[in-house]
Amino acid sequence: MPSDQTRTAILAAAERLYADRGFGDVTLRDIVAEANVNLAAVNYHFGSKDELIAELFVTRSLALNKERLRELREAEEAGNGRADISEVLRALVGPTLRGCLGPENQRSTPARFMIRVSIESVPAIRRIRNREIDHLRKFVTAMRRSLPDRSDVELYWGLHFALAMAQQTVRDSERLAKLSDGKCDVDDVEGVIRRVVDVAVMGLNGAAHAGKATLRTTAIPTSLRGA
Amino acid sequence: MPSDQTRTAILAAAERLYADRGFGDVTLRDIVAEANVNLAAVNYHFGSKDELIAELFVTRSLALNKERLRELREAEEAGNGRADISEVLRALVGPTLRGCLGPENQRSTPARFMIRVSIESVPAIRRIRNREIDHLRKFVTAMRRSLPDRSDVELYWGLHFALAMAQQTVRDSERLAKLSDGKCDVDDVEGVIRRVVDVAVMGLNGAAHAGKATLRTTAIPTSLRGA
DNA sequence: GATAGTTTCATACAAATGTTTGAAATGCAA
DNA sequence: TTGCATTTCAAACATTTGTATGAAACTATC
Repeated sequence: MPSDQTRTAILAAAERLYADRGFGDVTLRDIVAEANVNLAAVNYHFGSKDELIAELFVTRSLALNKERLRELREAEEAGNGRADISEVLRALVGPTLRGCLGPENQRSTPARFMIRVSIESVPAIRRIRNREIDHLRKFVTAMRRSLPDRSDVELYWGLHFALAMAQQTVRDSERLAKLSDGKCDVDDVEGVIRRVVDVAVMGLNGAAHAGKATLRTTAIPTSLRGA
Repeated sequence: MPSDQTRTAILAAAERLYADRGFGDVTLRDIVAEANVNLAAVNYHFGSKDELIAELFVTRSLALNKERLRELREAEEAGNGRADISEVLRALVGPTLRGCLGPENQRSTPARFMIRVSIESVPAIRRIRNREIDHLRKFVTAMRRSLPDRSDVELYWGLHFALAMAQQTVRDSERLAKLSDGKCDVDDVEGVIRRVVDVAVMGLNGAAHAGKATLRTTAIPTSLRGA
């Protein structure tokens, strides 16, 4: 029975370094130095650098998705199979935000790693990301149960926008804090979750009676036209 | 007077290659081959690879910001100095979305380059991004004119969410299309702009009477806790 | 305690990368 | 044309990178 010491040490060291310095400038030699193992150990245990990164990401993704589904089921059971739409969206964006926001100095390594993933996106990870769609479908189904009279298109857009707000907040919390001179408290995680969910729900509700929107057509901006 | 042929050729080739293949695997040798110039030309004209990337990004950013401000001023002048909030937000997200969405095969090189920027984010670009804050402040000011009774915090969040939805739609339009099986028409650019603006405005309006939100506290998910 | 399988290690490899160099070519003014 | 500055070019440089190798160390089974 292999003790897996080395394997585990590599994973931990890699996650820490990637979280701290990004994928761009962390080499295998950095990782093995941090893990106190031999250079060849990475290729021996993982096959290649990309497979190491992939394993890190898959592990964290599965855990995140699992937690999302746990909260979703919890909400649906509490509502006898039909959760409030805000509960569904909360299960979707809550785990991400709870994990990745909050005071910077008390963020866990996995959290910082996932923030890095959402900022940098390396090919090895992008390939895996596409599998996320099946997971999201489960939330569309749940949303349909919550809002049975809403069209699928509106549900898709609602989910997309909710995820968008959550993701961008994770990515750019620092910029928002600076822009607002600290007035937007991104460390108040539950407050942020509430905001994201509320706006998304308003979007879903407002979409029920569409058509009143101001329609105005403009040309493609010169800034992005030519070439 | 330098003809700038070489300089220009390098810029064009680099933008095209980065747009097509991302920052990760485009080397200086790829660029000079595409531009039909000598390898040393890049360092001679730009100093380094990073400065080349920076110049590309700065150029496109300035153009984008300029277009945003043009549309903002146009809207404010039409409203005698006080534009509708939806017009302000439309000036903010419109140029980005109009440039980067639409049928894939007719996207311009600068558009595809900016999409790439929003997906990959290399250090050379991240450094510059921070200067964007001053630009965004102008939109906060305009939003304040539109909604004088709204608190600054709400305005910041509104701007942040509007940008978030626009950015993520640019980044993940493909995923949304796949998830919705084509039912969400991301090629209908004006339709997307309307959706983004509408949801953001609803968020701003709904925030006027806050406090009714469902508050529920949950622990940090196990998936992101330890380490 | 010999043997077979696993893991570790130092080291080498091969390729790719951004950058530099110094000479050749070019353009331009006097 | 001469002279000077700018630009181009081929070649080399100096690292850095992920990966491969083969022997040594270790582990567990018989």
